[in-house]
Amino acid sequence: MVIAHADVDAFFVSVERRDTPRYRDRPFVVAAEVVACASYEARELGVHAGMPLARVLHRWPEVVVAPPRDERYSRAGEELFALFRRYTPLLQPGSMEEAFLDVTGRDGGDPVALAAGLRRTARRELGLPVSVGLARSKLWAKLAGRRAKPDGLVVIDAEREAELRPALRLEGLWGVGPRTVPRLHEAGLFTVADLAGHDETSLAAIVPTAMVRTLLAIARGTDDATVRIPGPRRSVSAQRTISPPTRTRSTVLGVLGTVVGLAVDRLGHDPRRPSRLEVTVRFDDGTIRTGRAPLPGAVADPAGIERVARRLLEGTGWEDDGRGVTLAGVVLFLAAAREVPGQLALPFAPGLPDG
DNA sequence: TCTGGGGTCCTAGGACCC
DNA sequence: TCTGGGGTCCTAGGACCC
Repeated sequence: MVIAHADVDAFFVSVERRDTPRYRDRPFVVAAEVVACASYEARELGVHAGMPLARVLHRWPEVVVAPPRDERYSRAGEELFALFRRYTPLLQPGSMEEAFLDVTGRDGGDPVALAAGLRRTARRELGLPVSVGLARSKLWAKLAGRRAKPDGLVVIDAEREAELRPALRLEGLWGVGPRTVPRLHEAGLFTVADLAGHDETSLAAIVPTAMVRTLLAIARGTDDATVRIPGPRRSVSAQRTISPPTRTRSTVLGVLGTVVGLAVDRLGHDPRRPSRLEVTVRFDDGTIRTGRAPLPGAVADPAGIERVARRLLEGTGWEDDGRGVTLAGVVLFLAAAREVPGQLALPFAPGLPDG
């Protein structure tokens, strides 16, 4: 099994620099009010994504700024994936600008040459720097890719993987997140080697069962090497934070209406009807409550969806105590592809639910 | 390190059916 | 009538990723 992780370095920055030479070779960020993407030169200064632009310019006036151009990035992403598909159809997107590629058997016995060719082609045809990590599994390809940045290629073969594995820090693992890391640390576990004395039972006392499996697989070297080709999207969503926290009914209902509208807009020209609705509220103590319900076949318009959303909102009991509301959001779940209207065998058969 | 927004997947528990 | 087991579906919540 040979997995490649391919990823454009500083994606937004690289697209802007391709189009505009004066953005090159200097600290540069793509930012609206906060930094969306910082060049490696800017990162050296201490700039990072999420930083308010005003603070950046106050401290480092030499930083050059360009506003984000989302359509440009989407198109660059599409071109990138078209390029990936020339190497293998077995690819699992991680985001607009990165993917895992299963290149097993497609590398002519030389995955390094394949990866180098991919990088060269991306540079020549798209003008973008793509870093590639090559390894046995997705985790290790991702780790190799991290080491490859910027603009490099790193291979971690089985031998090297076995050397590196014990010292791997748990907080650096792909798939081990911010909820799990503190629990592991509290239990005295910091590296993969620390997992050696543990099994399903002992780890289950520390983290949830799915995470137990993830951790043991990493420790045993049987972690996931399956590249999953995504089907059609399963959901669209929208959420908005509310600041300051509110207990005003009209405010909460107003935000709910807004996010329903945004989510419906996101459906775009998708021919599928949303089959379920989820409503989420977050309180000022960080607690989240959700409600979910089917959307009857008759409900397809924003007003109808909003009625169901209001009912689910009431069901969260948000008015029952003194807490303020800090976020409202909705998710529209889409029917599986086989339920797309027009693909039903008997669309007008009597007695069938109309959904 | 944090915030914010858009996604995916998994699990526990209960209901229901056979 | 009672018991048990298995499968499936639904809901609420949790965790992760970029």
